[in-house]
Amino acid sequence: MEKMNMVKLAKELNLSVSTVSKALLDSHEISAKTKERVIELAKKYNYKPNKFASSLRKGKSKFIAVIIPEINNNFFSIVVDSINSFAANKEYDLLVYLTHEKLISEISVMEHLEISRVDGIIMSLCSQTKTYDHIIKFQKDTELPIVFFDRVTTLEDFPRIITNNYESAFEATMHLFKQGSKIPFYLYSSELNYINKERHRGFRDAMIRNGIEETESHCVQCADDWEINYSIIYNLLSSENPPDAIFASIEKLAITVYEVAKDLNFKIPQQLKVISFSNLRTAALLSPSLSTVSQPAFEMGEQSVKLLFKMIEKKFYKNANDIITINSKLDFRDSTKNSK
Amino acid sequence: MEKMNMVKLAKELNLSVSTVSKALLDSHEISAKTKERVIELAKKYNYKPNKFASSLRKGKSKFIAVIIPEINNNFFSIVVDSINSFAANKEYDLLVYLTHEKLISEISVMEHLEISRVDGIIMSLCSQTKTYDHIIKFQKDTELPIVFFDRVTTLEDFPRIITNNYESAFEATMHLFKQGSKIPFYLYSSELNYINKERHRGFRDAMIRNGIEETESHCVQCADDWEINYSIIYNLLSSENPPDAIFASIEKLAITVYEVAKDLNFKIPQQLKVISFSNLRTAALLSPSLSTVSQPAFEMGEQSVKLLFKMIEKKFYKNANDIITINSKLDFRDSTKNSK
DNA sequence: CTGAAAGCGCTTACAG
DNA sequence: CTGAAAGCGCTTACAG
Repeated sequence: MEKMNMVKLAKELNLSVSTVSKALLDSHEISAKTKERVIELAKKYNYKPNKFASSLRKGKSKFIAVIIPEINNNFFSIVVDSINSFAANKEYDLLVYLTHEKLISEISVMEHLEISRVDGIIMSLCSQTKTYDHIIKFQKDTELPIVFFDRVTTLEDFPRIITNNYESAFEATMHLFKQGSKIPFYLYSSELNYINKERHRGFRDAMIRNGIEETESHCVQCADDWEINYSIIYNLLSSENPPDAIFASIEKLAITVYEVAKDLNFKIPQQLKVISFSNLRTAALLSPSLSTVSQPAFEMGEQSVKLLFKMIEKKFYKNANDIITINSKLDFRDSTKNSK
Repeated sequence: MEKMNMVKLAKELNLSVSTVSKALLDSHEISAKTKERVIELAKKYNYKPNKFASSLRKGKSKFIAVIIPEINNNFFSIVVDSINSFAANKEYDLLVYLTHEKLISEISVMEHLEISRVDGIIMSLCSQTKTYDHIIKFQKDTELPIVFFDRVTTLEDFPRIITNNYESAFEATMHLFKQGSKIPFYLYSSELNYINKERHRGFRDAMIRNGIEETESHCVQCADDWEINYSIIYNLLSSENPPDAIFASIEKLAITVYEVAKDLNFKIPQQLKVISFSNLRTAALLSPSLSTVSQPAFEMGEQSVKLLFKMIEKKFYKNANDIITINSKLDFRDSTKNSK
């Protein structure tokens, strides 16, 4: 079928292009009769307006971008699901960019987005991101609204949706002590993130509360690579003084702990208690069922996208410095059962 | 900062807009010296071309759309990850649309895409889709390249990337018999899908091979809703003649089987063997570890996007009727252990 | 190697 | 209520 456009429609209707355009936009300037004629003919030819033309003209795209470290991860995929639902309601389309935890990808995505002309961005930083030059530059160049969630910046002027990392890390660690642990360890994947610092601080304060002042030797930095993590954890568990409990800052590490424990015939929870930040749907079905700190993924996505729309719609909201905290949920299961 | 565009650049350089445009596109028509001057000034002002203007002019968007039933699902999120990697390499952006297994959403997404002007589509049908009118209409209206994967149409003229559903369903069922099952049941979520039919057929043929001719009473249709599925499976397992083995066509159903079994104190695999199509990363860590038929998600994404690019780049490929089959992998674990 | 001009398909301020 | 005209910011066929 030959391509339709407004000029052809207008010609066939003996109307001006302006009138056709306004009719299709349901403008109050246009008479009901005319609207009807226009819409009917548009339907007949299955005419659809060209999005690029209107975006170019209006300077708005109705696209929003989501930049996340990975998608094959329960937390992030729930967030994307949630953002998608609310965006679809507002007739926004969702562009998804994955950084795979690489700063270099994050930078190149942001450079690319200066071209793509989205209306706004929802973002969670990759684990390598410790400085924010690329964010600041982007913001200066484009002045686009950006909302951060979970892995946020510490910069002012960027709204962020977070969870109560400090408190839940503190509670999780306290729980390990309560269940009989003497020497809990904290596993984390990257050093200087804002949220890692918060979780770290929660762990440390719970340690101190339980009389362990020297905490740093109980904190083990892991990597983004499964094999490296496996050997780090393997070495840790086969060392002379292995931990009797582990608090994992991310789900992946907890899973690797399970794998190593299985291979080493380490009994969870008898020899090793495990609790982890995790949104794993099958946490309760693992062997043993895994105690978790689960982040409110759906709500975080919802708040992010709602805030973004506020910023897109109201210019004055642009430099909002909102911080919205939604609490995580602790579920204690068999992996931290007191085995005395 | 004031917005830059080619007109301003051209003025400042005492060049024509055409020359600036060609220089930025690295056209061989333009001298090295001129290119250098243009690029330098563009950098100075941090000029980025307007994507909508060039898309409008060129009639190509460098966007591709992915339409899938859900994202919080290991199979689909791996596919998206894979598509994303290959698309990013080619500098295509990825629009993600979720249908949540609703035909009505699938239709509205496709209508919307007639406006969005993407260059191509990669798609997996929702479970409710049994007729293809909306696909045919879309194809007729837009003539856009579409590649289907996993949940494919049976229409000709649409290329599809699938896995060997019949064979792996047959093998999985044969395995249940081999492990001692007398009355295996097949659980599936929706009736008339192409892939469900194939899996169904594999199950049936394995039943017949084992002397069970009347197979339909061993096939239980489930729903898209967790609670409904829970009660269907609950009733099935508490009936007078419960199955001694279950072959689940999708991961969700297997997980629900685990949950019901736990609640009913049904021992897996002693009383009930379970095998399922699944890409669950933690299958080996479940209690008991779950036997799986895992689909080659990453490879399927890779083949889909590569084929799509072929179709986008070469017009004559448009009506390709390629069918690419990639084999699934069977992993037998404790959930189907012979317990004699 | 450079430039003038047309045009992609819309929307909107302005005029009537 | 309808229309003429300008313009969003590019690219490309054509001319020189």
